[in-house]
Amino acid sequence: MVPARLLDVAVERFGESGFEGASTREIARASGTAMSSITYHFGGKEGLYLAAAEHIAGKIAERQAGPLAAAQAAAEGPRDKAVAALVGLLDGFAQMMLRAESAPWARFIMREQQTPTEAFERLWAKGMKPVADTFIRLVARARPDFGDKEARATALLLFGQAMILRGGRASACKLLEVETLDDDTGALLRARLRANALCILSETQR
Amino acid sequence: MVPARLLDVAVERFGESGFEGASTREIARASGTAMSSITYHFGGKEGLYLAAAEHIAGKIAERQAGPLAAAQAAAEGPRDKAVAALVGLLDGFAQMMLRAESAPWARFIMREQQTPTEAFERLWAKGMKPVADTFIRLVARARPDFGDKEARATALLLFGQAMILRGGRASACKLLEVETLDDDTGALLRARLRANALCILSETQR
DNA sequence: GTCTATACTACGATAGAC
DNA sequence: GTCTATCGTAGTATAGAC
Repeated sequence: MVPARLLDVAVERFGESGFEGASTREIARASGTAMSSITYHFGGKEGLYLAAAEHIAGKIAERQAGPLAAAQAAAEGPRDKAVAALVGLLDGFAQMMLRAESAPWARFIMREQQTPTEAFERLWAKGMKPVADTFIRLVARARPDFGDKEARATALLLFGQAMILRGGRASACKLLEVETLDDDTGALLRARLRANALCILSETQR
Repeated sequence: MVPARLLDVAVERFGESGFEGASTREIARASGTAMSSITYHFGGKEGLYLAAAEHIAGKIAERQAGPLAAAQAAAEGPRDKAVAALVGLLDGFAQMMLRAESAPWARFIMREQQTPTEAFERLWAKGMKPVADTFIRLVARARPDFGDKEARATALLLFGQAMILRGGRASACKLLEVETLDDDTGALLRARLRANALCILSETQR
């Protein structure tokens, strides 16, 4: 049996210090197991890294399954329902980015974005692609005047607004003149994000 | 004299592998100097890291000085001029995020966002704050119906749309179904970003 | 000021006891 | 399966030649 804590600690340490910076010794110690168990279960540091990526992807897939199914249904319905579903999905994503629990695995993903490895392929395929596909479909439904590329670009930019809440956390705090993104500030940000999304998606067709 | 290449290489290596992951040996070797020159000039690895952060901040400040002065003037003028200036500034920022040259220092900053250290303080104060302040002032001018917090939140979310072009590069490529963000794709993204910003900033006041 | 040489610590991997 | 012990390598820092 793989020690339960090993993967959680691995995600945290790899996210914090990067692949080269994290040490299997410390991960093992913090997991309450021997370093050689990493070799045994994962074949080495690289194997552990990949397993950590899949661990994250699994958690995301698990958590998004419900909201995603509901949103997907809305992509077939009327336009305003699709807009509402998209705004709700984005808001949920923003909420996740605001929660402290997202920090460890978000750090991991952010690193992979900068210099993608095989780990990103697994993160994408298992955790991120399902969300992205639904997102794109909803944008396409909300803005039938858009071509495929434009819908994809818009989905990305909408994502960006939520992602900066985690990936640009330090700047966000400075910009908003707060020490941490507390609940009040988070609510304000989410309200603005919803308004922005609504505005972008409902723009009168020219 | 500090070897000219040392700081550039340091930014690249620290950005690529993080503080713990990067090695002073390799930085020194790639800079064509001895490892001990790092100790001499910067007191050690940590000193080099801080110097690299200030190096980045200086480059940003230098590059943004011109556009910023022009945009600042617009913040005093009529509302539609402020909107145009803001959209232009954001587009320039997006263009920078799209260019390959931004990768090394953007990686460095992204890392600092996740787990800020003293280096982030210097990055912010010298490089990022001037841009952010101008941005906020322009948003406030464009949307006089906003309170201060709302203007700041909106500025952040606008930033997010540009930042994801670099900070979420891997996802962007997957989502847009391209190998790299070439000029055509970049132009499409910038066009959508401008449209989104225009829509958010010009929304009819209720 | 810039180099070489070296001291010391921590790394990942592996072998082998249990 | 999980542990301890150990190997070889690479890390930062420092002392001292020039």
